[in-house]
Amino acid sequence: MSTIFGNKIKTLREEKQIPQRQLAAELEIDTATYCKIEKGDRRAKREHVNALADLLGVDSKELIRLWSADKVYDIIAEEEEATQILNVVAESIVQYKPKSAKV
Amino acid sequence: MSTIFGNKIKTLREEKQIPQRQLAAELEIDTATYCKIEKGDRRAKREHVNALADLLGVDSKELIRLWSADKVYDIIAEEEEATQILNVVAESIVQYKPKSAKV
DNA sequence: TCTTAATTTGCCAAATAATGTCAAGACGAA
DNA sequence: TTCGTCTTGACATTATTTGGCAAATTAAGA
Repeated sequence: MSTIFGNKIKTLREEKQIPQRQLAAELEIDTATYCKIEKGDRRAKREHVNALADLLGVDSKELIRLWSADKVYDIIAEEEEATQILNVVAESIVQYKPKSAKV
Repeated sequence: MSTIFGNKIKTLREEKQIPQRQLAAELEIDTATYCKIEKGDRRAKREHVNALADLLGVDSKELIRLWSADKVYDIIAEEEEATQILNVVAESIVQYKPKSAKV
C-alpha cells in the first residue's frame, strides 16, 4: 500500500513530538493499528482522518485528499498508462459534478 | 458503480450485433453476470477485459484503461476536491515509475 | 396477440479482502 | 540492561465482492 497519507501524519506527529500511543488513544485504536496506518499497512477510517486533522492541527480536507490519493494510487500504480487512466477519470469528473461531500 | 467500461463494451457489442449470451459463453460466465458487468453492477476480471478486447476487436490497453478508470472514479466521485486528488496522485506517479505492467 | 429470445433483477452462498488485536520482537536512549 | 516506543507476524473476525440460479422484464418476430 502507498504511504502518501501515512508519511504526512507521521511528519506532523513528529513535528509536534506526540507519541503514536497518544494519538492511538485519542482515536481509540490499538497502537499497532496506528503504527500500521502510518506505515501504510492499514487504511485509516474516514472518521479517523478527520480526527487526526484536528489533533495534528491541519485542514481535514488536505488529509482527506492525501488519504484518497493513496487509494487511487494503489489502483493505478501497477498499471502502465497510469497517467492516461487519470485523464480518463478527469474527463468523466467534469461531466458529472459531485452532489454532496462526505463528512 | 460507474459505467465507463460497461458502456464502452456495450456499444462495441451492439455495433457488432453480438448477443450478451455469446460473449458470456466465450468468457465462460453466466449471462446475468455479463449483463451486470455491462451495467456496472459487477467488475470484470482483468483476464475478461483482455478477452473482451480480442472478441470486440479493440486494443486491450484501451479497455484496461477504461476499466481502471471505473475503479478510480468510484473512489473519488463522492469526494469534493476530486480533481485535486487526481493531481496529488499524478505527482506521486511521476516520481515512482511503474516497474512492470500486468497482463 | 402468442411465442421465443434477450436482457435484467433479486437473492443467496461462496470466495476474497480488509480489519483489529494480541504477543513478541526491534530499536534507541539513558 | 531497562524503559518507552515503535514495528511486525499471525490469527480470528468482519466486511465486501463475487458468480450463479431463478424469476421477472423487455424485445422481436411471426
